Amino acid sequence: MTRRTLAGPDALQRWSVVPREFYARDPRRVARALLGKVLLRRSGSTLLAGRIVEVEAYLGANDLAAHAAAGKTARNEVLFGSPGHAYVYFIYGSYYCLNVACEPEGRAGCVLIRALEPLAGLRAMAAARAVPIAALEARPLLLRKLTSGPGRLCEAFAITRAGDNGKDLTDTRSDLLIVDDGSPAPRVAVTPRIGITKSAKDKLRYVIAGSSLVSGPRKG
DNA sequence: TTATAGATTGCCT
DNA sequence: GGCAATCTATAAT
Repeated sequence: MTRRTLAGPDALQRWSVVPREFYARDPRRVARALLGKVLLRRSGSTLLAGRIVEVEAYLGANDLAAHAAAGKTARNEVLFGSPGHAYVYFIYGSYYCLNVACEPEGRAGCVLIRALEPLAGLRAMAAARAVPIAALEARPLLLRKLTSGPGRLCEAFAITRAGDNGKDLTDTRSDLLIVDDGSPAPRVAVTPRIGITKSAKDKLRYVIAGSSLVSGPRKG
């Protein structure tokens, strides 16, 4: 597999946290702008990092597929709070999904993080996902098994509702945050969202064009 | 390579 | 009680 430079604490200093104002607008614009940004997880001495390559926008009250459409509940209250906070929910009895709250406080749009390109901490991710390192080195395509899919990336980053729901992703002291590493804005493709039944034809899924690490069946 | 079903928990009606 | 913003294994082509 390709050798990747491990991002140490010094690399972290070159990165800037994505500020709260970034999230305080229409989820469709936030979704597009989040592509290419980097999700960071610090757990003890281990640093996990992944570039965001696939997201979906959920629009709040007017979007029947959004959790917020039915109004504020104990489950989704983070969506109605301050932008830039993590909304983590449990789905299908087994998996967690990570969202970022958007829109100004009081409005409930969000962006679902659907796939990452692993940048640092691959061994820890592989261990969390029960993927043997030896297999990864032999077949680089197995990288997709680490973080291609909302349930997968949460498992790789050890993200849970109990541990991470409501966390501020714009706080540099947080152990879960989103940063800009200065890489240029990628070319973006837009498609319908995945895994929903309501409003299924709306084109609100954004992917980095040509990335081999987006979720779903391979198309090339 | 694509298509199907099954697992399994918490939230909402 | 029903269903869900998923993933995996297994089967069929």
